[in-house]
Amino acid sequence: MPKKSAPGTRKRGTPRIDADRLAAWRAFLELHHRVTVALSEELESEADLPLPWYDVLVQLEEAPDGRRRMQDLADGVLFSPSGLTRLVDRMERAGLVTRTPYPGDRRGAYAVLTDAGRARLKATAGVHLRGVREHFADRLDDADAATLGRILTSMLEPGSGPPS
Amino acid sequence: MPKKSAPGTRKRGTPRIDADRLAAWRAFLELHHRVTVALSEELESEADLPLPWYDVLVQLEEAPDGRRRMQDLADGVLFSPSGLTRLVDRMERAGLVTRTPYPGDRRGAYAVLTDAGRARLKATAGVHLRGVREHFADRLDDADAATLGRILTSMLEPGSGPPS
DNA sequence: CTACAATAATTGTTGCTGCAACTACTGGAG
DNA sequence: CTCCAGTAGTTGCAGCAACAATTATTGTAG
Repeated sequence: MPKKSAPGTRKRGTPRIDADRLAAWRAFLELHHRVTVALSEELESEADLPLPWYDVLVQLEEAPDGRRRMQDLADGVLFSPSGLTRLVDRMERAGLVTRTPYPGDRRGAYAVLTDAGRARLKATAGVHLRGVREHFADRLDDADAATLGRILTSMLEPGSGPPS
Repeated sequence: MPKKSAPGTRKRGTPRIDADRLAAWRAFLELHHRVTVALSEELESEADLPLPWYDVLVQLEEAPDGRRRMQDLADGVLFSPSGLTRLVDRMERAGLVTRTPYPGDRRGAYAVLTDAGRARLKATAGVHLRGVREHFADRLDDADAATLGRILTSMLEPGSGPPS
């Protein structure tokens, strides 16, 4: 087995990615696609709820008083501000959330979970959680779950990566 | 520390996901979002090429004769058939690919990489690969890269998960 | 107090995406 | 040979997303 590039000695600026990392990258993309498509389909067909709606419900459920600033919520569900405005519009029409003013800054608004929204979340959480387990969590043994969590979390840290 | 559920003895059907797996799941989503957004923005701003276009170019470049059936290509770039039709339409208008008939089955069509397409890929691959390294690959040390690849790949296998 | 840059949210516009329906073609059953 | 279910690809349609511009509000500098 000829060594292609000794670990840690790859020339700076060379746009090459070794086999391990490329395999990890491709598997990462493939897995994400498969899981999110499956979760989305299952939630929609079995609970008649679009996945982004579910994400909003969860974010609000977890927040104190079941309410969150539009902006924060956009960050939480990985949406653009405009996208969130429309999403909340639809959910408000469906009675799952309400907008209430943010005290102390009349520009701001809270999205607030309604009782109907809370009930809807309760009714659909099972479907989603089963999906997450089936397509993701249960495919990990305990050791791998811990390891995967550690690695992915470390990759999210700002300082992650080589000193450059 | 009270044990919530001894590993491997969680009751069947309980829709609960332990902390490690939940953390891994959330980090997985967050990382995917960050990386894909960053890659997409960089490729678009620095190379003026939408990420899906790049994916098509790569798939074709890697295929024998730089050609691939529409259907296969759709699978490769994780697109629906109709989405791929439109995508190839646009790329064909831009001169990066052509359609040629599939010999032996007049329903079928190849998408074929043009010289311009090959050149465009060559010109833009650096930007993309740098991004993949910066936002993903270089955040892994060698051991973690191998481990991550192993775990993610195993999760893609059909038989993955509990015997159930 | 007034002007004005910055911020929160929304709206106008445009483009992309998928589902379902459709066309064209294939290959096997009768 | 003819029929017809199945397949490859495309198109009609509708929904969803982001970007840029807009509105309303804030707080800071002069």
